[in-house]
This record gives sequence, structure tokens and C-alpha cells, in this order.
Amino acid sequence: MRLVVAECTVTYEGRLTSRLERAWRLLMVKADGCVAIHADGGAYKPLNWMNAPNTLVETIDGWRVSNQKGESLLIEIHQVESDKFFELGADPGLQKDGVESHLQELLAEQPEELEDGLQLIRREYPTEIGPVDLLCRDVNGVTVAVEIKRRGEIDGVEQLARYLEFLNAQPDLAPVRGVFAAQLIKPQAKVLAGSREIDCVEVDYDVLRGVERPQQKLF
Amino acid sequence: MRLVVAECTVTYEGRLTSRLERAWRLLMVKADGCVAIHADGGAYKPLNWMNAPNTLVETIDGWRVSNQKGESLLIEIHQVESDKFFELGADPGLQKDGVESHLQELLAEQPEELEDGLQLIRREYPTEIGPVDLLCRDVNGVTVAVEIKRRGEIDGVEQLARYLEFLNAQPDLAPVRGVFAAQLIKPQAKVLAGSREIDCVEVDYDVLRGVERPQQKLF
DNA sequence: AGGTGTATGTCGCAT
DNA sequence: ATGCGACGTACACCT
Repeated sequence: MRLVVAECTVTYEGRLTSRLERAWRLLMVKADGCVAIHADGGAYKPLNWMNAPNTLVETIDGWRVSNQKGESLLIEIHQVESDKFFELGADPGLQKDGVESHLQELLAEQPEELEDGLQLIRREYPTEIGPVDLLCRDVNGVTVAVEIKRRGEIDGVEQLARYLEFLNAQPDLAPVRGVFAAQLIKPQAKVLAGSREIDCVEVDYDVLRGVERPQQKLF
Repeated sequence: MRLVVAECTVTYEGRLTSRLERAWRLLMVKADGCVAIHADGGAYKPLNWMNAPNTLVETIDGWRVSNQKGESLLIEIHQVESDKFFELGADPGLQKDGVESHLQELLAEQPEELEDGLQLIRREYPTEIGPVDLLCRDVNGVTVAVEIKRRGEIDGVEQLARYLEFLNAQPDLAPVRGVFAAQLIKPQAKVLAGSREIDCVEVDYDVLRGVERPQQKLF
């Protein structure tokens, strides 16, 4: 990894056009060739960047980074305060303990947390337009399609509506109604769900875990 | 900006749990206090980070970064190769050109670039499910909802279809038809738009700017 | 502070 | 390659 602290002026031309006026910034070049220009603030996102693969040409005036997609980053370098190279080696990578898939597991085990008497028919029920998170049967014997999101927004409701349209076209399943489940459902998503006659349920991840492993809550 | 190259082991607990095994990485601390941990590859996104505002406590073993939302980043530092501080000063900021808002401004001024005789009723017309980019009236007096994207993809068509559904439920506006405008519209989006009876218009940003400021193009 | 829409989103996975 | 969904999305803008 090469780290350069320099006073620079930058122009990006590609998916949009942007310009950075003359100032001191950090230029980062990683082993894969990607380039990022960081200011001293504004969170982790760089002001400008160019992902790998790209071509970096170093001239007397600065750097010209370009790629095959027609994007280009022109870095005019006026003064350099530091220019260092570090050999970091490969990274073992980030291990995540997921939340999204876990939520689906928990609700598949405890569908009655969504609605009294709800019983699981199948998880990841396959359809031509994609898998339905949970297919269930309610207390009246009616089929229920459940879409699960960590955060419930409009596009999740749309997704469920498409599934319902598809499932209701199958005589052996119809009628099928929908339940939209998420840890938090946004107002606009609730409005759209209401207009599509889809029920909304907000679920608490910690409660679900407690239901799953009640012994953790007893003492 | 403080740049530390160190061999470290990292644990993040917050919106999820994650772990980085022992390896050499770059630790970046910006003036606003935000912390980012970069590997030597994998684009501009850091492996882990903590946005400002937060609290950084430095101990003999490493750093503990935490915030008020209950997130924490534990950086165990085993070896340090470099630890440098640079005073970069404030950044004049990134100037962008060619994003959706500009396109919307230009088309609001020149709706006839979308369709002959089209007249603007209102920009950002509010509905319960979100603002319609442009609400217009066509040469026959029919209401037209315009959705503008930089790049026209399926979800943009879906968005417009939702607006049309809601607008057509209002007797004082109905019937409302849709126009989907973008610099480039993907084939699938065109197909979907066609099936929803939504017109597609590809607009040229440079031409729109020329229409707005013709004197710039004359010489 | 909270809600909503945009992003040079990025990233991963399936087709 | 393209499409699609998730992301600790981040971020600006508005109420």
C-alpha cells in the first residue's frame, strides 16, 4: 500500500463529472491498484476513487488514472509531504455474524410469533420469480406468504406483492395472503402494504432469540 | 489525519458482530475522529470503521472505539510499523456535476425536451408514497407523471408505476400517464415500461445544458 | 432528531 | 457479463 500526503487538484470524469480544488489530501494506492483520495474528515468514503482494474500513469504534474469503462481521474500534484510504501500482505478477511438470514431461521422455527396459530409449510418456497421466504398456513387453513426483511421498505412490499400475484395464479394454493415482517417497517412501506392488503408485523430480534433459547432469559 | 500501519486483530460489535484475524493493516483516524481499518485491497471500503462522533481510548493493548449507539470497535495492536500524523486542514469539498438533481432541474425548465407541448405543473409533487419528480400536462390536457433517473433501470419503472397507481386513484388528476426519462435506459427497463404503458425518453445531458445555455455552444 | 431518496453506491451471488 | 438483493450501506435533504 502506497500512502501519499500531497497538495492536489483532482478532476474525475466518468459516471459523473467532479472537481476537487487545491488542498492537502491523502492519496491511497492499494496492492490491487485501486486509488482513493481522502480528506481529513467526512467518514470513510473517499472524495474520489478509482477501483481496480485501472491504469495509473505518473507524470511530472501528477497522476492520471483511467479504466476501460472510460472513467478517468486526473490528480494534479503540487506538493508532496510524504510518500511511503508498506507491504501489508494478504488479509484473512472479515468474518461476519449475519443478522438477515438468522431472522429467517428464527421465524421459520417460531411462525406463531408473526400471528397466532400460523404454521410453516416451507421455508424458501421456490417460485419461477424467486423464493418466498416462508410459506405458511393460518388458523383458518388459508395459505400465507411471508416476506422477511431486516428493514421493511417499499421495495420489500413490491417483492411480496409479486410473489402473491404469482401464487394466487396457482389454483391449488389460492387464495394466498401476505405478511410483511421486519424489525422496523417504514411508514411509506406500511401505506403501500395496506393498499395491497398485506399485513405488516414488526418483530424484535432479541425477543425471537429469547423465544428460541428461553433458558438464556430465565436467570 | 493519523495514519498507523500495524499488525492488529479487530472485533466490531454493533449492528452486527464481526472479527478480523491478526494481520497488517492501515488504521486511519481523521480529524473528525472517525476511524477506518483498511486492508491492502478490496476497493475503497474499509474492513471496519467507526463514524464520528465516537470515543477513542488508547491502551497498552490497542484501541477501543465506541459511540453512544452502543457500537464498539476493539482494535488489538500487536506491532506498529509506522505511526504518523498529518495536518491537512479543511477541504474545499467535492463539486459534482451531472447527478439526478441537475437532470431534474434542467427538465423542469425544459419539459418540451421530453415531449412536444409538455408543460410543468409542479416539481417534486408530493404523494403519500413519495414525491413525483415532475408532474406535467400534455398537449391534450392529460396529466403526465415524469420519473427521472441518471440511469434507467427496472426499479425506476416500478417506482413510477407506483406513483401512477396512486395518482390515478385521485379523481381530480386521473387519468395520469407516465414518462420515464434517463440518460440511458436499460433494455429490461424499456420492456417493463412498455408493458405498463409508460413512455421512455432518453435525454442527453449535454444537449439539455446547451438548451438551457445556448450561448455556451455557439462558439 | 427522524424519515426518505440518491449514490461514481459497493459487494456478493445467481443466471 | 447482467440482474437482483443486501448492506454496520453512507449521505444529503427535508420536516
